Amino acid sequence: MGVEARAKRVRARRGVAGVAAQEAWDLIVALIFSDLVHDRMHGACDAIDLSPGLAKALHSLEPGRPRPMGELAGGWRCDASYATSIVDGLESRGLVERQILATDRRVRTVVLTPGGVAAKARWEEALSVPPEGFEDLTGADARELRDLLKRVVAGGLPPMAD
Amino acid sequence: MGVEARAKRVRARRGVAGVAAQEAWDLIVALIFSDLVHDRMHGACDAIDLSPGLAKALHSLEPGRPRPMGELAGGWRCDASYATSIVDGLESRGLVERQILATDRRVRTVVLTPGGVAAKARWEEALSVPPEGFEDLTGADARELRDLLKRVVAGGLPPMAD
DNA sequence: TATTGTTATACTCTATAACTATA
DNA sequence: TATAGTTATAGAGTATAACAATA
Repeated sequence: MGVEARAKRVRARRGVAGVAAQEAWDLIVALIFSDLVHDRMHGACDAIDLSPGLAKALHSLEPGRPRPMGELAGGWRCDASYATSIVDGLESRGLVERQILATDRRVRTVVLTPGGVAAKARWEEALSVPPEGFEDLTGADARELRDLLKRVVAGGLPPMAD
Repeated sequence: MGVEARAKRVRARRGVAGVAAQEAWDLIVALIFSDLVHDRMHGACDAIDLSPGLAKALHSLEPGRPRPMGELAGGWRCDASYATSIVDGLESRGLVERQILATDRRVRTVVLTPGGVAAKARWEEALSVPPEGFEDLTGADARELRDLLKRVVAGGLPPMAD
C-alpha cells in the first residue's frame, strides 16, 4: 500500500490528527533504520568492547538490582539457554555476578559488579551524545520535543534509571 | 557518569538548550531499546515471513531502483560475501532479481520484483501503525512533533521513498 | 594488474533437547 | 512431579580467504 492510501486509511480511522501522527511515527521508524543510529550503536559497542548482544544485556541491567535468570530471558525475548551464555559472557568479563537466591535455591540472580556499573556508564556516555540536528534547536523547541516524546512513549517504556 | 554530571557537561558545552535536547535524545534511545519497538519489528518480520536480516535488506531497496551489490554491502555495513547470501535469500523467494550491468559486465545490480514491491508494502504497513501514545495527540501536537523530528533528523536520513 | 562478485570455509549468535539440582 | 538453570548440540547469521570473470 502506498503512502497516500495509508494516509487515507489513517485519516478515516482517527481524523486529521492521524496524518501528522503517522508522519511523525514514520520519521522515528526511519531514524531507527538510519545509518546515524546504526553507527552510533556500533560506536557504543566499541567503547566498551562488547558485542551488540552483550551490550544490550548490560543496557537492561541496573545497579543494585539483582534479577533472576528467567526474568532476564523473558525481557530479552530469548531462550533461557541463550540467557545463560549471555550472562556467562558478562560474568567472564567481570561485569556481573551470579548469586543464589536464599529463599529458593533453584533461582540464580544476576547483578552488576562495580566494573559492570562503570561499563554501563561508558556505554550510556557513548550513546548519549545527541545527533547534530539537535544542536539547532532553541531551548523552547527542545523542551517541546522532549515533552511531546514523553507523552507519546509513556507506558511503552520500562521505568527509567534516571 | 550520572545523569546530573552529564547534564552539567552538556550545559557547559551548549547552553541551557542542551539539557532538554539531551533528554529528548535519551527518550529516543530508550524507545529504540524498548519492548514496544522490539515487538513491532518482530511482528513486521512475521508479516512477511522474513528473518530480520532479510527484512532490513528489503527495507533498504526501492521500487524501480536497481543497485550494485557493492553499494548494498556498503549500505548494509557488511562483507560483500554476506551481501551475496542476503541477496540469494531474497532472490530465492522471488523478491529481487539480479541483472548484469551492460556498461560493466562485472557489476551485478539488484532490483525489487513486483513480488518484492508487494512484500515491502506489507512490511511498511505492519511497521506503520503508530504506538498507542500517538492517538492522544491533538492535530496541532502531532504536527509540531513531526516538524521537530524532521528538523532534528535532517541530513542523517536517506532520501525518503515518500 | 585491479576490481566485482561468488564459493569454500570457519567463527559467532541463538535455539531445541536432554540433563542436574531444588522445590 | 514441576520448575530454574545449565550443558550438549545443531542451525542461522556473518566474516575471511581463495577463486572466477571482466576491465
